[in-house]
Amino acid sequence: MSVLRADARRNLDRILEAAATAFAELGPDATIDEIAHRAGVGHGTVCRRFPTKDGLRAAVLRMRLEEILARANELLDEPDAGAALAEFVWVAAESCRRDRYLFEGVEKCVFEDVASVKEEVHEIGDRLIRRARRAGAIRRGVDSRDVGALVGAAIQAAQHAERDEDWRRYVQVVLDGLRA
Amino acid sequence: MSVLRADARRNLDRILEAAATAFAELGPDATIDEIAHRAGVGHGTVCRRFPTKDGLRAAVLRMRLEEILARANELLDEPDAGAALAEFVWVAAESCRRDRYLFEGVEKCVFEDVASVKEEVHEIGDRLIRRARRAGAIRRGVDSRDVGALVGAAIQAAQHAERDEDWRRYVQVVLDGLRA
DNA sequence: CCGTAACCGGACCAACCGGTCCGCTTTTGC
DNA sequence: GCAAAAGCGGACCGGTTGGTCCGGTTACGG
Repeated sequence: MSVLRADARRNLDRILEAAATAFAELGPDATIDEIAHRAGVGHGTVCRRFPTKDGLRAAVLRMRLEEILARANELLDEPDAGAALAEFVWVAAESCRRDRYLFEGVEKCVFEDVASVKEEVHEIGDRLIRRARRAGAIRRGVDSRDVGALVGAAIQAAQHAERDEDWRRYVQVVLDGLRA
Repeated sequence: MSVLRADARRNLDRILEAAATAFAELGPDATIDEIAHRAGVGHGTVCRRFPTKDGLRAAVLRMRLEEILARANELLDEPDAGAALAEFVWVAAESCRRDRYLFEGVEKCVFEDVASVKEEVHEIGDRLIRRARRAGAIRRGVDSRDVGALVGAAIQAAQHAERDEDWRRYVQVVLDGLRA
């Protein structure tokens, strides 16, 4: 069990990606059958790999969070601290926008391994914020959680907006509001 | 059918109130059984009064909207136009906060009689806004929909906030932002 | 090339849920 | 009081969905 057979590994990847898009499009109640169909795989294969649906949801959330985390880690090396923070916000916002379920799902997920990755993201986020503050690019008194809430609010507000690209304007407003 | 029998009327009220709290606590997927149980009524009674679950959802939304509408109408007589508008925002925000499902539900509801009440609320809201603007208590270029989106965003942002009263701070920020 | 272990997937199961129906009870008008 | 009309609610139905299982298939080491 330590290493997956080649076909099993391939199917696992396809299931994760299919589940991610299905949850994004249809919400967290997308059926296992739908996910299996999108992955080009049988119902049973999904259920064997993820014994419970909540586990599958958690795995998808974790995957997306880890993508954000990887990008955030890269941004720690960006020389312009203010630009790095802005880019981080854009990356996170874009993820939340793409996967509508992401923001809400991460908040209410009770799985330990998702919560821990969330903490890591907040940690890196805080480091980006402190760096930007030292560079004088951001006001005092805000932490990673405030930024998260604000960005989440902007996305949610844009959810029912007239034009679909409004969310970029809203995020920009938040970013402007963060400046010193 | 013109007038309900006394017990039927009583049960109807209890069903509506039970459905409202159930949807608020458990989301729009609260089961009919749960609602019937809370109302102290049989499964069948709920289904007869509301032949479809969507109809029940719509009835709850309409009820809440009409409460807001009634309060808004009263506020048209409030002498201080600025205070009236602020109070209107607080009432609406408090409703959305109490019934988490309200804001999102009203937006995506397709029932005509819900949409029409929503329009009425927006209409009164716009009148309150115009009155406040004439009194110089609010900036130009915002209408009822903007205010709705902003308040909704504030509520959503506060949904997962640390302290439960954070939403009041957020709404206050929005109100401050609306001033001239 | 072959045997075996891992894997696949569709048939199956059980739980749940929205909606219907009908025998029984309560209200109401007289 | 009484009969009829209105209402009630639990048993039931059909469809959906998450999860299991096992016969057949595929990949991998020797």
